[in-house]
Amino acid sequence: MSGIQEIACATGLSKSTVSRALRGLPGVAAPTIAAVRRVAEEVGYVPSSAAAGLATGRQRAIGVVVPVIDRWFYVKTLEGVDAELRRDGYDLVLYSLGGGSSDRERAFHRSMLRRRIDALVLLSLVFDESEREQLELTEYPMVVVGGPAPGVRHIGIDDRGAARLATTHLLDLGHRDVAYIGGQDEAGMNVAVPYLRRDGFRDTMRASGIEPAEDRMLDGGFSYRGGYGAMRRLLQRRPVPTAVFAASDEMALGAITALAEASLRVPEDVSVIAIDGHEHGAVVGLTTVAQDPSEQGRTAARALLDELGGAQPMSAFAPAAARLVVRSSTGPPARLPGVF
Amino acid sequence: MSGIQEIACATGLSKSTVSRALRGLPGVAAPTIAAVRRVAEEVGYVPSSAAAGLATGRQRAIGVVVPVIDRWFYVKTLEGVDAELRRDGYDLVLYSLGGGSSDRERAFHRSMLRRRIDALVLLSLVFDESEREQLELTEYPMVVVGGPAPGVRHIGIDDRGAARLATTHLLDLGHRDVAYIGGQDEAGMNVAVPYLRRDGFRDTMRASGIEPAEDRMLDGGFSYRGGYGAMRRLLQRRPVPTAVFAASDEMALGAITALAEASLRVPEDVSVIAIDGHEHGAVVGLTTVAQDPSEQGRTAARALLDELGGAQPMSAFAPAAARLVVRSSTGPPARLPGVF
DNA sequence: GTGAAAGCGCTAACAT
DNA sequence: ATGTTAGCGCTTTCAC
Repeated sequence: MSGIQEIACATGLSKSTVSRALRGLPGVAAPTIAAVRRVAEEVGYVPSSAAAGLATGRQRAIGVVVPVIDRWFYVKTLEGVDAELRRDGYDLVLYSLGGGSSDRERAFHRSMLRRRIDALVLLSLVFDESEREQLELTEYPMVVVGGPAPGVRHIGIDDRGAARLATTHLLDLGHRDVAYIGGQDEAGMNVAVPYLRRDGFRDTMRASGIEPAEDRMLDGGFSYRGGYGAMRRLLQRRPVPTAVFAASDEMALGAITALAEASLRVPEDVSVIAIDGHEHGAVVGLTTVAQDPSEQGRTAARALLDELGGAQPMSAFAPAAARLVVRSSTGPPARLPGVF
Repeated sequence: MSGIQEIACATGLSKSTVSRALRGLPGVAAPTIAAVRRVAEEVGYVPSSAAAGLATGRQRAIGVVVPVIDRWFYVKTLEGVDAELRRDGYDLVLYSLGGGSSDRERAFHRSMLRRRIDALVLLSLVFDESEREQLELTEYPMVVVGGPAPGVRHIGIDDRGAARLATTHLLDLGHRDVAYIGGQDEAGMNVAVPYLRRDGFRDTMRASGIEPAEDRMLDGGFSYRGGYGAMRRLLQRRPVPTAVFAASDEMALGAITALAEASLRVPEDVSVIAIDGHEHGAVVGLTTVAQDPSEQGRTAARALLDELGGAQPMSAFAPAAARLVVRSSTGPPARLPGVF
């Protein structure tokens, strides 16, 4: 004998009363509640989420699907989701697709989630038609954070607008020769995001009458290493641009490292700007268009929690804020274009 | 009607046979299995982990407790745990203590885990007596990854030995004036780790007849920002040491940034070495004593999984490998001590 | 304010 | 090879 029954016996009450007392439901005498609590503590009672889940159909857990764990954006968003869930006593089940597309199919199969959760947060994922179908079949309330996904509500910044903000800042400072470091994240990140940021850059440049040259658009793979490599390639060609816009802070950090190694000063020789708001950026004074993935995670979790609580589902798109944070990595071009 | 029963009706079989067929148990005719599978697919059957869990007492999930998510070591370890769990079809429930000590107590209360999991991985945590007690009461098989914890088995590198390795490398190169950047992680990291690394450094120096001065031991808070700040403080005093040993790669990366900003060359002016094996370190050529937290995570998960499968519990301590990776951030002191 | 009883969807003996 | 039965620990009517 264990569980709620044990307390029932010990107190001489019935299972129902114990259950009610434990959950703080109305209609239980105060002294009864106290007695139940005391005994529960005494016998070391631990509720069974499985039993409760079976009985109610609610698991009090929500799932988070990530392409890989190992990225600033995912980690931060996860943190936000977690914080919000904790407030409501929900658990967080983490489903990582682990990069490779091999495991991926399995993860998306509807039966993989096994009704262990009540709702789903999808982080910056892009899925194909069959994956979407599987997801629909699960019938979980869900929301994606990070990039637009066809047919699913999402939360995220205006990526194109963020890129415009960054580019305009550079243009306003007087830069004309600016390179763009973008590319695709190799690990399942939403493909739309890189494109939107790139287009934001290109369109803004064009609107100023500047057509970005092919060799000013580099692939930095959305990683520190990629940004470093892209900058080194940039440094091998003359002229070196007076400014660099990296589509993510991590790439910008890599670029700054390459710049420092080449003894070029930021921003005197080359200005650097990016998008994200990575903590490391603040340390080196990186100017950036900062977003708050943690808050996006909280928003997503809150929306789902509210919906589970019976509230109206949120609308198809919840914009997240992104704002220009000017620090010391950007300044007016201090040298004539083409000095080196 | 739903679940297994629905398939039973549709096929004219009994629940047990369906259950057996679905789980691939022996003693079911091949055509029966096929029929069950087909119908299951047809009706979009999704197993209920709650029901299975209730019936078997196994949740097929394991919990991972982290102080905060937001750290290289935790993320990497989490990745390893996840990879191993996925192989066995186990789910991963993430419990983050969220830094602050306010929420912390709740997370550690035994009832917080609600029998949702079968075992527990504790990441680099240090807990007080009452927390340990709560954990013991849960009776979950558990293992900690990252630092020694009194009374709980653990997996981790020999921190003192790793520090010795790093220090010896510097000494062998001819360095005599070396600074140490360590400190405590503010967010619940195992306190023993910083101490062990520091002691490893100090003891190795002493063994070479060098007593590290008080002002050569800095606090870098185990963060990028902290390492950056510590290096800047170091640069304000003369002489600047010929080498710096940071207790973590993240701090070393911060230090290197500060060095680059001050136009000092690595390793010509100052050598830098650290411990961890962070990917960013490889990009800038950071010499380090690399560990593999992802593998530690896999090892932990495997041990738990095996134990759940009936195998003998692993021993009290499973050492993890750490090896010196010499890259370009260390070299012989190229200037006389005290030039600046 | 409290109790009795039915069931949530599955598994695991124990039959047949 | 398949069916029957009895729970797993909780919640939830419905009675009292």
